[in-house]
Amino acid sequence: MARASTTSDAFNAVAEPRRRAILSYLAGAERPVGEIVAALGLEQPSVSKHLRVLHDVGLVRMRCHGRQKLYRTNAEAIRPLHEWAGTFEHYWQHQLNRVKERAEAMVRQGSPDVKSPGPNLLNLKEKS
Amino acid sequence: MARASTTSDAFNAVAEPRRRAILSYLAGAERPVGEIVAALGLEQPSVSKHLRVLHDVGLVRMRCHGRQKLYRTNAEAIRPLHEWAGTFEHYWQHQLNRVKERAEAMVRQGSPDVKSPGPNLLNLKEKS
DNA sequence: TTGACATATTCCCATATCGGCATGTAATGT
DNA sequence: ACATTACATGCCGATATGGGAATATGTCAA
Repeated sequence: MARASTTSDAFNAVAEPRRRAILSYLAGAERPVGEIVAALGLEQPSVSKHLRVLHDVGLVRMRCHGRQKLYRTNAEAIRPLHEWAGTFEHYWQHQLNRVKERAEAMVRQGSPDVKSPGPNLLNLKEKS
Repeated sequence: MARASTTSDAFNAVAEPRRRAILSYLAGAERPVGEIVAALGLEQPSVSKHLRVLHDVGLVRMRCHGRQKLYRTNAEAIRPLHEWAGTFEHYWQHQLNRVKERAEAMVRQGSPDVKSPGPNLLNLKEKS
């Protein structure tokens, strides 16, 4: 079997850089297809196809207005992605702390060539 | 041209459900390949291939220990994903507020069949 | 050395993907 | 009715993908 279809879920849809670009461009305001084409410098059929994928997984909403179709990203559909990634936030904070503590321990044991740079070593932020 | 190679960035690597499963399983603790195979019920070559992809994009770290290799997810590499998705947090809050306000307005104008359910309508959370 | 064990790699296949080009379709203008 | 505008779709080719089976590599143990 081949890879799961790109229209199956948001994770697959978002794997495409151009689709991410479209989503970013379409956050905040409705735009007709033509503007997307102009703004991102893509071929019109290509944009239509990407919009189709995004629409199929609910990442964009569409509204007809005369002969143009106005698209807009449905930010709600990006939340699952954000939350899945957020699952690991806990761990990357741990990792940062481990690196930080190890570095501080080395300083405390007195590597002669390291002048104690103070508590918050290596510009590692506390939480973020 | 075809799809961007899966080994090119974290977005593509994470588009695979099994790879996400592996990442979740490998967060928090090192595990040898065999355990992943047993825990997730996948074929060993399949796991090895997925691990290769994940390793190539830096989503997992590897350490040799005797004849086994211990893998662990590198949570740091998931942050870009989290941050990209977080870019839209702003917008989905707006959308929620709009829906909420519209619903509350309808209630205030007194649709006869809606008994005012109180301030926080429709179980829409305030921020999260 | 020989053999068992833990992983990695290779080959093949069916399928999905994206881009480009041509064409289809629907709404508008004259 | 006809041309034009704004999109969508269909077809094609080159390539990437994931699964399965077989095989290669590397490490330890007797």
